[in-house]
Amino acid sequence: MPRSFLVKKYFAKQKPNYSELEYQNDTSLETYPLAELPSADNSTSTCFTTGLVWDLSVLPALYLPTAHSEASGTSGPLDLSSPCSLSSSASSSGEEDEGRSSDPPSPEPVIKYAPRQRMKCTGVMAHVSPPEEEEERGETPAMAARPAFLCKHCPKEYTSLGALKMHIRSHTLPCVCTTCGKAFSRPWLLRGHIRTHTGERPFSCPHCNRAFADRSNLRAHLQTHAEVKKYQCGVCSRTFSRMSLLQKHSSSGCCSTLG
DNA sequence: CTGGGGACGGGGCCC
DNA sequence: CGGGCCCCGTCCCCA
Repeated sequence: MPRSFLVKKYFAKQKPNYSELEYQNDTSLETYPLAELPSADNSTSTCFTTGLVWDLSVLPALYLPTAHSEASGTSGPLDLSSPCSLSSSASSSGEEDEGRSSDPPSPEPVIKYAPRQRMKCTGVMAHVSPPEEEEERGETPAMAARPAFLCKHCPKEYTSLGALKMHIRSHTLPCVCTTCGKAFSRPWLLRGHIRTHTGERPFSCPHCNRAFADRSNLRAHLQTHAEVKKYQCGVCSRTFSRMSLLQKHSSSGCCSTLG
């Protein structure tokens, strides 16, 4: 199974009328099977048994926390968000999500434009850079020659129109929650948000009675059950369930010997 | 301060 | 090409 995570879920092939979903929210959502974890394909449970750990010591120096840049928002919380940086090293050790491990390694690091922040549509100025302007920005003709679809709301650019359109949704936020009015870029984000209103928690932990509305949160929770957690300190070998915890641990002094 | 949960965003992939 | 789904990751908050 090349992509185990592509298991059809409760909402699969449901009519994508999300506004209707919202109107029906409480009752219709209850019809979905609850506490059903796709553990059969062990896409998540394997993190239990695998010895996969992240080791900050093997990361480039820039990954090591320095001045807690995430608070300042200047450079963002480490560039670990780049999928190629960590995932590649992790998947090589036979990690949990074999599906993702099949992803081709990114040919080049993805440069983040801005620190991870809640991206809300704030009516930013439209800006489309003509080729000549790119040259003024110091971009080489070769760079400008490659297919580039520029977002008119922000400096981001994409190599495909589809990717750009999907990104633009993060500005237009077409999916609006009828309960609270909060807007989202994608329908499934709205669905996840609606769960916060309905209290639906389709993702349950197979090791305890906890359930979660968000699969990612369940994944993070599973780490708390793991004897060997995903992120390991290179100095004291202590493991942590989250990268942020490891970063805090490192910055708090354990790894101070590294410099 | 640490650990964990809640909520959310983005890119990639498949249909 | 768009919709839907997935994983990864982050931020915020609380015990």
